[in-house]
Amino acid sequence: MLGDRWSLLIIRDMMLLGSRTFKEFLGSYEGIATNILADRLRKLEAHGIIHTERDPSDGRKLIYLLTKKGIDLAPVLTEMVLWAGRHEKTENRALIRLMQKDKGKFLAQIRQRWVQSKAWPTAH
Amino acid sequence: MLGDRWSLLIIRDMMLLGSRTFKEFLGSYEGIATNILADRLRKLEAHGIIHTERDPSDGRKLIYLLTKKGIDLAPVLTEMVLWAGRHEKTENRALIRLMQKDKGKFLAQIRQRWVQSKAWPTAH
DNA sequence: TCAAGTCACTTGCAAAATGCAAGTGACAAT
DNA sequence: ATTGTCACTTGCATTTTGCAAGTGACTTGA
Repeated sequence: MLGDRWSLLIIRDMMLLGSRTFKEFLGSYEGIATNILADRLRKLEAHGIIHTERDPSDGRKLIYLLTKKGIDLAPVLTEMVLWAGRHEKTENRALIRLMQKDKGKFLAQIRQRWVQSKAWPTAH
Repeated sequence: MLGDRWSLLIIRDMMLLGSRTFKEFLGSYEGIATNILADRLRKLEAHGIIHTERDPSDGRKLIYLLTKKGIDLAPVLTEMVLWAGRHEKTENRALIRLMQKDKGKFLAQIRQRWVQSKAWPTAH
């Protein structure tokens, strides 16, 4: 299931960047085509990794959220980011330092954000 | 790089099953085509994740080994196996219990096997 | 020593997945 | 009422994959 170019990136963006809408996914990494994104979201939902809700304040928007199964991918994603930080060119040095400093605390924070009534702290 | 169907499976088989030759990779999971396997091995080597040596005792064989960078994927693979064990149908319950019991020890054992002059304990 | 494997591939071609541009339909904002 | 936004779908070209059938270097057994 996760063995394709985009699925793990989508989950990473939900988990680490807080992306929740179709448009946000399109923006966060250039390059994914809309049909492929739609297909991957459909498949992730079919596998119970994400689920979908309509935005109550804007009927056009759908909000994609991680399920328990999806949140449980946090350790996988974390180890991947750490590995890439060690062996590949990468931005996000700050995030990596945070992960290295206290992995357990970092994971707890991620889980916490989803427990708190699906709210994600946004800047704007 | 790892965002395709086969690359992580190849690394998993090297790490967890001790697969080292082309033929072993073909056998360990049915389904990968020889041209795709050759291509993935080439790319993994180009990315410094594996390296290749000729078998001194049999000139036909090539032996594929993990580099440091490749071994460092052990935590990623471990978390993936644990996740799959929790959320997907899976065999290998024994391995998963071993990982759960002491993750640190398990990872240390994997690293140890590669430090010891590339030898892998085989049954036959 | 030589025919018959074995091993790690390559090649050619069909089928499937992907990428791109241009829609579409429901809803929102002005 | 018109224009814009959002989450898609559709059609088609390109790329990647899968399958079957080689190939060449090397080994094995008679």
